[in-house]
Amino acid sequence: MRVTKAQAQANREHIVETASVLFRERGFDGIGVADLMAAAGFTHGGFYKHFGSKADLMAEAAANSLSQSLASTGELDVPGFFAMYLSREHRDARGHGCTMAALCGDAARQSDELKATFASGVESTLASLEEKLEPQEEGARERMLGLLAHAIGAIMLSRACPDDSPLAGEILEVCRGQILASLPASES
Amino acid sequence: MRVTKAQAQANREHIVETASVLFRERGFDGIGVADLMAAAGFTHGGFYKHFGSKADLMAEAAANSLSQSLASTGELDVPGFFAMYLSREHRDARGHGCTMAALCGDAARQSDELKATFASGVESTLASLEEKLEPQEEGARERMLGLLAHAIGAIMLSRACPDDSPLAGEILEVCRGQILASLPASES
DNA sequence: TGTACATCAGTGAACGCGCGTTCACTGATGTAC
DNA sequence: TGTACATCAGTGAACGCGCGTTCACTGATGTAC
Repeated sequence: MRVTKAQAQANREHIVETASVLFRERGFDGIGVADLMAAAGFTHGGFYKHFGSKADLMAEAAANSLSQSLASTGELDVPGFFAMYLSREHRDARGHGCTMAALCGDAARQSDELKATFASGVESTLASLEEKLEPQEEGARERMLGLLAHAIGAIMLSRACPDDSPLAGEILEVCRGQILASLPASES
Repeated sequence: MRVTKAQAQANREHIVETASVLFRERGFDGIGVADLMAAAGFTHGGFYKHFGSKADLMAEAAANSLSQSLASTGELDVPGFFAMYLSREHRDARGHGCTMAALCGDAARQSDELKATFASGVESTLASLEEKLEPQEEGARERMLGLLAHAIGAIMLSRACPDDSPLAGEILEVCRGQILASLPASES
């Protein structure tokens, strides 16, 4: 059952896309090659026609979702970005949310290659946040790095608390308030 | 080869202790029952004489290490605590460091029971930090919650970057500086 | 205190299962003439 | 443009392996008398 080159490429991209969602939802060890291929609509045997190993796909899926979420926040200003980031919707949408928040615990135990992909994602995010700051300020990078760490810590802590527990909500709201208070009001 | 009741209790505690280190180092899925028992100096068969399941041990080991790290920071004041927390030594000592930072990514995917254990650990840490603040201030809990999220995010991001990469160091130093700057100077 | 028996912490083989990976095969696509 | 053959994306069975868990067994500890 050979398939057009274009179709094969599209299938490959669809697998990467599916993987990037499932890895974020369940972690790198939480979803296997067979289940992943099935979720993408294929049988597992074809996996190695596209990827050298599961680890290769992990790196590619992480790179994909790191750059993709960046693109999808292009129109937001800095306060808008953090308000969205620290929303319940984002916290509850692990599979479609920030890769750093979803996978940085897992990434810490992976190869330096995967970690390097991760670090590029952090750099890109920082660069994008700096660009959003209209009058370029002194120490913008440091400031954005601090807010990013704060926001990621808040989301991860909130997700580690029981669903709908008071503490999970409190963490999100308190940190959102603190971060937004440290920024000029959004003119949206 | 039966063993004294006291010895059996000591062995059980030793297993929990060993597990709490290995889970923090490798994640809940990163170490198996057999390897864990071997690391504690036993064969795997005896595991179920002490614990109902691996998940039970996960909860017990997490509870153990959450309360233990708290006890070991009893003498530090708030700036001292965060200076230690955001040190390279703490970042590199995953197995003997903060359980929240080591396992909150994993905890987010576990049962609500495990998450509840985690949330108690967060509450205890907050309470302990509030106590350290000498003149009880208004909004102390919110302030400490924010700093804790910031610090945890910083450690986790730093660990997800390649070892000894500039970014890994920068995250730690920038966030340490920000957190300490927001606190009265330590009189140590 | 001494004896006889029950208990049970720890051992190591075995279980079923799901994992990542390999492989022979299929048949439509791509290519050479 | 049409024909003949090579390529290779996708299939599904099979591989070895490590996992969590079970179990019959051992022999020192604990207990009853």
